[in-house]
Amino acid sequence: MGAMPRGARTAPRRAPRQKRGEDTVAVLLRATEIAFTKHGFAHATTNRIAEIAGVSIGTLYHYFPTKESLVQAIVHRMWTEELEALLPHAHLLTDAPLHVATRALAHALCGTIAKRRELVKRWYAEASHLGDLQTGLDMSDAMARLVHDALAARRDEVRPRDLAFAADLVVKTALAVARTGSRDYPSQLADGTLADELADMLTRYLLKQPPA
Amino acid sequence: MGAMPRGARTAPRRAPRQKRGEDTVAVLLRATEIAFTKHGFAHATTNRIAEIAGVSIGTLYHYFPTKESLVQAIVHRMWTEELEALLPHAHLLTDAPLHVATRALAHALCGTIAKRRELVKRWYAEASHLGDLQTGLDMSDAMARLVHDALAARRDEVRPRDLAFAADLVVKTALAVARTGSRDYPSQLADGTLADELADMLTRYLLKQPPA
Amino acid sequence: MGAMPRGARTAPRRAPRQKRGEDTVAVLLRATEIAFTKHGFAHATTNRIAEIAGVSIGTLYHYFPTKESLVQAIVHRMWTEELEALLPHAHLLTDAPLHVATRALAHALCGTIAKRRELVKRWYAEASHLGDLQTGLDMSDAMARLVHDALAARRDEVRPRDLAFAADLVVKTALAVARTGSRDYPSQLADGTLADELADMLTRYLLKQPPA
Amino acid sequence: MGAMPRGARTAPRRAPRQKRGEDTVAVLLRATEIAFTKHGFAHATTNRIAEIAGVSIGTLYHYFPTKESLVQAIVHRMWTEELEALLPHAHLLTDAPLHVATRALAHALCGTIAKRRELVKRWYAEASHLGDLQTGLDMSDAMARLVHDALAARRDEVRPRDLAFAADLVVKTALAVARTGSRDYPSQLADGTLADELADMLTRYLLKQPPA
DNA sequence: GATGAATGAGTCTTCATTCAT
DNA sequence: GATGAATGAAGACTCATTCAT
Repeated sequence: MGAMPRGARTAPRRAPRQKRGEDTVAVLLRATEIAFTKHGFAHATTNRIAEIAGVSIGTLYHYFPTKESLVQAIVHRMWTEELEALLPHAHLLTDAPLHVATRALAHALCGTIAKRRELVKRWYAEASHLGDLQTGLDMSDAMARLVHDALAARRDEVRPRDLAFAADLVVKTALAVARTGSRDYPSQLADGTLADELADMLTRYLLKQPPA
Repeated sequence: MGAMPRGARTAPRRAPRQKRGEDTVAVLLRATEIAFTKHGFAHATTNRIAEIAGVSIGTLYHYFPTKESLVQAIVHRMWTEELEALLPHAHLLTDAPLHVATRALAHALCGTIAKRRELVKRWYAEASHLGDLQTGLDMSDAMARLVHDALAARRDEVRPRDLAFAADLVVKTALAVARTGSRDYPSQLADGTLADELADMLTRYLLKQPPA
Repeated sequence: MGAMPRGARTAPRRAPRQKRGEDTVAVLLRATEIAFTKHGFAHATTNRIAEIAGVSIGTLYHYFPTKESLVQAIVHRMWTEELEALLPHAHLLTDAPLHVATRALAHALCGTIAKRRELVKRWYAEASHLGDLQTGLDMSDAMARLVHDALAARRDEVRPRDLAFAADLVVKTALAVARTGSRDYPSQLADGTLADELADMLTRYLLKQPPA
Repeated sequence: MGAMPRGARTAPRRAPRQKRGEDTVAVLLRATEIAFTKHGFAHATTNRIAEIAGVSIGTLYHYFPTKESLVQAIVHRMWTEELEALLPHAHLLTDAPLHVATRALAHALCGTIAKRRELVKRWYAEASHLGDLQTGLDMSDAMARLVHDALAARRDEVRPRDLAFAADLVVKTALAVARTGSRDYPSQLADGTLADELADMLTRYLLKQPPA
């Protein structure tokens, strides 16, 4: 990423209050995604992004103090979208059989990723170290905690001994497989096949007795 | 990766014939790994690599025509080592129960990755798009073919319908989980716990009746 | 010229719209001429040019995408100046006796070249293959066409059979002699002696009966 | 020419006495011509030349201390060949009418240049400043002196007043036109047309009364 | 005499970032 | 708030030349 951040500053320079400003931020984020998708993370220059956004490079830096902060923003948004796609189905972890919940969650996850397939593919292959690692872990942890609670509540039917580790591994595996799928299984990601297989895999890993 | 390859040239510039030359190549590859591990893929410069190797930048370019070719070489070596770690156990896919074979292979895979944990972590997070993609797919395919043969030979005990897809998914998942583990589960990667869990997951995904 | 153009890009990167930009372009071209005159084409580096121009290397590349494009620009300007020096006298080819026209044109040509003698000398000796060859040929052709028309209109007094070839040869010879003169006859180039001799030579080559 | 000579050394490092050594020198010169013809002066590297010659780079530097000395050698040879082609006809300057002598010399000159057309073209366009300038001037002067003597002996039929300048100009023009022809008139250079026109031009420039 | 691996100063070029207008 | 010309540190790569074997 060339001469990127020396000194870390990654918090957006300002929370834009004007409508105009908010538009600009949105436009810049969209432009960043386009540039990254099209040119790859290494070749998406801030000038290119500003050009795509239709604003000057000065304006870009008015809202985002560094290139890193721009990356953070879109990665954060990607993660947030993943989490937001999962949360509506989280209640199934307690309200439905585990295999039903797992299937629903796998489909939700694969669905969001499919929507931004090219971006995810780029990010996962070229820049999965970018984006605030802590935020990523926090979100992963949040999901893992939900899963852990579900497993604890069903201790009898659950096979693995270490529930915390199993919960974490299941979440991380789901993310890894779905993201890998953005490169290796584009069609199965889109048509739900991958989600089905992923759900099978995780369910059978978790349960003593697989569902019929 | 800055001003990297415009054209293509990634084949090593020459097959060194002298002993001295071979040493230099080895030293350069080692230095590349060190630089990548220490500074990350984006900040490992050719000058830095040459310096670590204790040779001049000219010598580096005598053996590797581009920075890309250097990357290719170490990634290729990484992949080769993974494959070579697995192959000695491949016969188990036909000679032993599937869960035994899976466990052995999972341990072998995690073992190699653990040996170069920091490098794998860097590569997977920052540069998994580098290295000859085709070579990577070829190696993955080679493993998937072995798995597929094993599944076909045991069709009765195997659960998934699409054996080819299942074989491919199992291999890709194993790679993804083990590599992800280089960042998220360093200790479990080293002590075999991750391999055990991974083996459980894959075995239960593949078999109708999980082993006792 | 070291690691010069791999690809092609030689069109100026942008048509500067601001006054400031235009100034910078002019300053850069001037600096390029100075550097080439002073250090020779092979040793005039882009950094040296930027330094002479008093701008940063980044600014240089903001206006000229490659070193080649900078060379193209000054060579093109040199050629354009030559053509523009000749055109005001072109009408003599029809309005005056041929020896008068030839003399006027020879003086005009030698005059422009004398004005940039050092640069022309360097260019002709070290880099006459640089600059868009086609443009050079086009300009030469344009002049040759004018000469050819004049010869055709005076067919009776003209000696050579192949008018087209004669016209082309006369133009090319004039250019070659005048440019060679920038090295071998600096004083005669400046004082008009060379132009006189050149005119004599061409006139007597062209006419059946030399003027009195 | 990149990092060429800092401190001038251009005399061949040794006058090879062995037959083997002489062969090597000849082979190196031939290889240099090939490399320059094929890749141009700027991209003909010493390593490339050594490779073409089939000797090691060390051997090349054993016979020629710098790249410059190699260039000097082939340019010197080129010039020598030109002079040697002209000398056998020099006696015509006194023994035959001037237009006959001029014609014979023009053909001889164009003939030699045609034989190494590609090399001359490259040299004239890219490197006519290379080769020992003094040697070049000496040779040109030698010819000019012969011409001057002839003109002095025929003072009555000769038109220009300044015989010394005329003689020099005639020689320089002949060289310039013939060399320019290597690029612009390849076919006319080969078939003698250019030599004929050149002879006409010079003869008519020199004589009061052109021949019938 | 010959070899060729090694050297390293020197080039072109990129791109995140600043700041005067 | 916006603009975009300007900055310059940094990086990939070349090639004439040396010297230990």
